[in-house]
Amino acid sequence: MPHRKLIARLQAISGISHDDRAKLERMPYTIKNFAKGDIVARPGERPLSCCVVLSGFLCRQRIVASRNQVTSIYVPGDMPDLHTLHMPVMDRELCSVGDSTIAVVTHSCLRNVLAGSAGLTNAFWRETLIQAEIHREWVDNLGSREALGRVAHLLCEIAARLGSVGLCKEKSFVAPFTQGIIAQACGISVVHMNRTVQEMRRQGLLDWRGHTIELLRRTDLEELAEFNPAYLHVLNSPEKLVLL
Amino acid sequence: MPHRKLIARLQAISGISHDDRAKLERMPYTIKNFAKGDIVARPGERPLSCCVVLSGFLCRQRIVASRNQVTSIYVPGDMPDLHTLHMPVMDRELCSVGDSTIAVVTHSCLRNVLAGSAGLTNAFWRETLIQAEIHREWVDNLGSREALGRVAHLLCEIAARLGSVGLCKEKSFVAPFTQGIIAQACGISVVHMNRTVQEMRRQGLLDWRGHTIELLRRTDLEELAEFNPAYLHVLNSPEKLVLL
DNA sequence: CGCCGTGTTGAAGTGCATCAAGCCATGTGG
DNA sequence: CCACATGGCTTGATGCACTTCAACACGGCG
Repeated sequence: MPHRKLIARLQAISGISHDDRAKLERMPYTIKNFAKGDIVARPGERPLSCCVVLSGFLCRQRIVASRNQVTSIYVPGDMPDLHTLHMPVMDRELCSVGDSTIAVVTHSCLRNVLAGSAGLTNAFWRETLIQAEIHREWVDNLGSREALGRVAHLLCEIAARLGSVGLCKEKSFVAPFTQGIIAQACGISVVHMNRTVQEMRRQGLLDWRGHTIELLRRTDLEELAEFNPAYLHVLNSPEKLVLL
Repeated sequence: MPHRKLIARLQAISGISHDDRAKLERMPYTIKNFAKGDIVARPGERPLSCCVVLSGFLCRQRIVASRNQVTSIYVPGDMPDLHTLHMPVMDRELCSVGDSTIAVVTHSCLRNVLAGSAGLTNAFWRETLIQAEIHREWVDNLGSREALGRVAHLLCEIAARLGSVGLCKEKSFVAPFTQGIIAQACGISVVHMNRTVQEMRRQGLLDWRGHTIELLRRTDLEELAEFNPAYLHVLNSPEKLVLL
């Protein structure tokens, strides 16, 4: 199993043992590269492996009511299809947002390792629980906020998640997002997305040019978005000590 | 661990062994009753137990942008706070929709049993993955559909989930939902919810009087909602055989 | 009885979608 | 090197889905 970021995260989340860490590091994997728009997995497929995002971004998406809805965005260190270990069929399309690199680990190999370590099983289980927690935030976001707060919240979340793997210092990060993709994740049209971005610029909350996104006046932005990073700070939490 | 429905479901989902089944049945639990609106767990709490819904309905909710957003609805057989095993802090409020009964099992007891059975660990893990899958459907629903399709989809989902525990035959089920609660889950106002229900009645798709909800012309309804129960049919799927 | 929760209805306002067009940078082929 | 296509951003005009406010009807209940 590759990527120091994933291992570091599992460590932070669940405090895995030295032994387990070694097992992860010994896992065989293969690297795959994707270009913008490439499809990593299709709905209906039954993958025989899971992947870890090494660099770049993936998104999970599907056509709903003639609109492309993005249900998740995955950043380096994430395992977008970890659930296929237990639910064999891909529910939605997995797509590379810009260029990306992933590491692929076979199910059988993963199962072997997990069968031999309750600690790792729990660590991976927790990973999927954090994803569920993120989904609940998205439900709140789409159900209750209007465009400005919605976009602000999503950007805050992405910045926070990138921060925890060292890809966002302070307030700016690099990502190949288009306004269209963020619009599809926020459930609004591209046109209105554009107007919302302009409003955020006008208020001095955002600088987004090309592939660099900068969150300005971050506390104001987070207040506007009602963003509370607690749901992500299961990372680095002191709770890990009392867990098992 | 109580409730035949939960055990039957775990069995169907993951094909647990006779041994594991016995372990579940031997778990000690206590029963709690709640009335409409009672709060089962508060945000910020660190419960020392998990619960199983025995009868009635719970919902997970939170105030977002001055609106109460319902993020999940739990039916008999569900474990609304299973995630507290790994993520100690409740993120949102858990609330009884009508009258309800739950069984409470302590974390320590659950952990003991899970530590002794990889099969059960995987079965419970799968439960949380199904919840995540339901959350993704909600994201699609809130992000892409307008009111009519949204309400239709939610009602189809609830009927299907109730069906899998024998609480919905054919097309009608009993539930203490108000239009207001479904509105809060669908991210629309009560007024518009009411008009949407009337439109569904007008089209002969729905009969909802008091606590009895009847889905009429179900195939038309499911088509309108683009409802595909596959995401719930991990239940009773043949895939369980090739799983582990 | 009077109250309260739920459902229902109308009127007015708004956040957002949709359509349509134009802009700019980048890339590609003749 | 220009002609042209392409993808992303931007802008204006129009329409609609939905919200909000306000009022009323109905039944259950203390």
